[in-house]
Amino acid sequence: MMEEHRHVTIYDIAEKLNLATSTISRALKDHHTISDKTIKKVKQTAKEMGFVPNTLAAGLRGNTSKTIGILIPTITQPFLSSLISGIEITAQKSEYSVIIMQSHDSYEMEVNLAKSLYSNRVSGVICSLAMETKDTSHFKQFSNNNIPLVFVDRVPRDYDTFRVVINNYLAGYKATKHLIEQGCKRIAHLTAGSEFGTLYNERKRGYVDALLEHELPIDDKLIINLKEMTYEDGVKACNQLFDLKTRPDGLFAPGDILAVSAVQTAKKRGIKIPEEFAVIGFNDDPISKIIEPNISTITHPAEKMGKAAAELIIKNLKSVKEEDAKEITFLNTQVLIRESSRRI
Amino acid sequence: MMEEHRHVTIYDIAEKLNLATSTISRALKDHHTISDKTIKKVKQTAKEMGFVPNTLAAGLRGNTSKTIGILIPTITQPFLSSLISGIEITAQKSEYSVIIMQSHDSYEMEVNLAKSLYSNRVSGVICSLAMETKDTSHFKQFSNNNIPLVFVDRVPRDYDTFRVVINNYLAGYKATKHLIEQGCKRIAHLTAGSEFGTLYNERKRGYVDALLEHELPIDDKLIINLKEMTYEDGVKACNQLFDLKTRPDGLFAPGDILAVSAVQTAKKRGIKIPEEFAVIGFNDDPISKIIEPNISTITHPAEKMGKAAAELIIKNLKSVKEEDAKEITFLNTQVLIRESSRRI
DNA sequence: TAAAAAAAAACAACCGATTGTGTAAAGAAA
DNA sequence: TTTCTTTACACAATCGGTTGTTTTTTTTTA
Repeated sequence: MMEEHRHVTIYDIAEKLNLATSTISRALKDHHTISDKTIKKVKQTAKEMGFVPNTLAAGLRGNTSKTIGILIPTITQPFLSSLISGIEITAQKSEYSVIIMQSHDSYEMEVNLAKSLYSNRVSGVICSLAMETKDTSHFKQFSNNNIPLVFVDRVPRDYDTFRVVINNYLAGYKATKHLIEQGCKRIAHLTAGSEFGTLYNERKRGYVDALLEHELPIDDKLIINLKEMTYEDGVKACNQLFDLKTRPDGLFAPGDILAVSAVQTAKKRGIKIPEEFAVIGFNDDPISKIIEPNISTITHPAEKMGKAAAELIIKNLKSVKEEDAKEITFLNTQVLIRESSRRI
Repeated sequence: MMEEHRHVTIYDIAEKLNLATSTISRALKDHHTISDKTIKKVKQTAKEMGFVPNTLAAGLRGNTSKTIGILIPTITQPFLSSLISGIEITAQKSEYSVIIMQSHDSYEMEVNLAKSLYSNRVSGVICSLAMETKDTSHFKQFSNNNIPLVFVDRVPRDYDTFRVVINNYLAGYKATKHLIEQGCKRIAHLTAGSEFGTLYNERKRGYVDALLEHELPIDDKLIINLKEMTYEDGVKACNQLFDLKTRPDGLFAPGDILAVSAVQTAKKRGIKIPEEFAVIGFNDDPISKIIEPNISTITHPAEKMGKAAAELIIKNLKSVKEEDAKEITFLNTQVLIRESSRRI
């Protein structure tokens, strides 16, 4: 019955117009060796026949696919979905496609998915590392083959390639300093992991240095290491803090979800925010400005970071061979002061 | 200096082992005409040489790319990012990749991106329509070429293809009925658009029918048509509702963001929830269980829908030619009763 | 031992666009 | 008019797997 439609190719156009496929190919991209008359004719016919170029063929021939691979822990976190959005919007403008893969914070998956991206011959990779990942040798296949690689946010500290990050140390410092300025004396902090150079560790360093600079003591009981950055773990940690003999009067939470859990736990216990307990979060997730009280936070420019990362890839493709350009892009963060920490 | 690495191909393996490329190709996929000894040898060598198959080449030859194209308004909405997540997880299990494109609710972009997906020779497309889209002829290129097409959530009402949806009518009915059971007599509703068959219209139909069934009057002043489903528009609409001579005592909001705006607007005016004003939302967004009071809502099984859609594509590829199977998959929704509507 | 059957691997075309090189036709210069 | 340039297009190889067909090798059977 219904015939199998075959895709229209440049061969079909060539046959119809009695031209060579090379001419068709060149005409479609306004090559200067093709006359205007022919170009017009070819484009017209291509449209009529419903020709759509086969990206795979072009990619195979040119050994690149105008595709950016994204490898991230998960896409459902607001920060990461905004990051993707920024990448996708930027890519779209330059006619790049975007392939997404979730590692779910598993090292093993990350290794497999990296191979899969390579298999797809993506023209660049943007990655935010899985929590589990210590060793990054599975990314060598990209560097070795001149495929630009950009790490974003959760970046390796020993890998010499493009990185797009915020200054987590400075952000932690600014957040803590803000609380100090609001009169807090015993500021708690939630963190995760302990290796030097990681994102949470940097924020913690900023926190510590802000305290030191203002001659406030560093109290280990006020620094809690979380297994996971979840609402539930946040509640647990906050209860632990509130059970202390001398309660903290402030908290720098390195994520808005944690800040929310702190605010709600405090409210449940009748602890007044911000008078008795000032809170500042991180990321400026949508929820932070909806919850009551609104939560002060540090902006985390997700879309901008995505845009920057995508631009690095697109630019880097045009000027290959610049071995020098393995730079780090730092984007700015801001302290957003809202109700949860405004005391003065 | 540093040599250009060339990708390792089956030709390289063939040369090294003195075998034909066809043998390599078959050995790598355990073809029965290749001896176990050879298979073992080939796989071993492939691994040693760091061979990674070129998906583009295979895709070009086989005219398919083991890739699922996703075309949605935006990825930053919780519902949609969960949907993508569901698709990606399912795709990954069958070794499919996922290409994502955002239409930003623009018809024009949707048309272009559809062409781009076709150009990538995706093996299937999952789409949630742009708000603006009325005409869906730009999807014919997929149907015409036997590329499975699945619409999710925001589906066209006149297009004969796979659809994965919830029963919006029933969900609207259940939500409204719940409010009625809690003793509400004047239930307001926010909606959008007006064409028959759309998602919001179906929910409204359910709302209306629930009222009718319980012999409550339909009051046009309690039904507000929004331009956009945003927090700001929600606040505006709620203020309008609260300014009425006789205030509504309940609200069915077809989205949690709107429900949040209602709850907060009511609180600001000193209207007690749920005693004076009961609210039920839609989607079970993360925020609905964090805000105070918690918001009752209708579950919207995003991940499951993604999984179902992806499975339709993967299955359909295996059994092509089943022209009959243009079915609609309905997933269940549940009423989650929380503080914002629990009166009894 | 020769012929038949089965197993294993080689051959070669193919997917569709791209691009370096070659060649005819048209126009310019001699 | 002849030769030299341009201009416009054709030819053909190429990217890297895949697969139908054929050939060679091995094993089985008569």
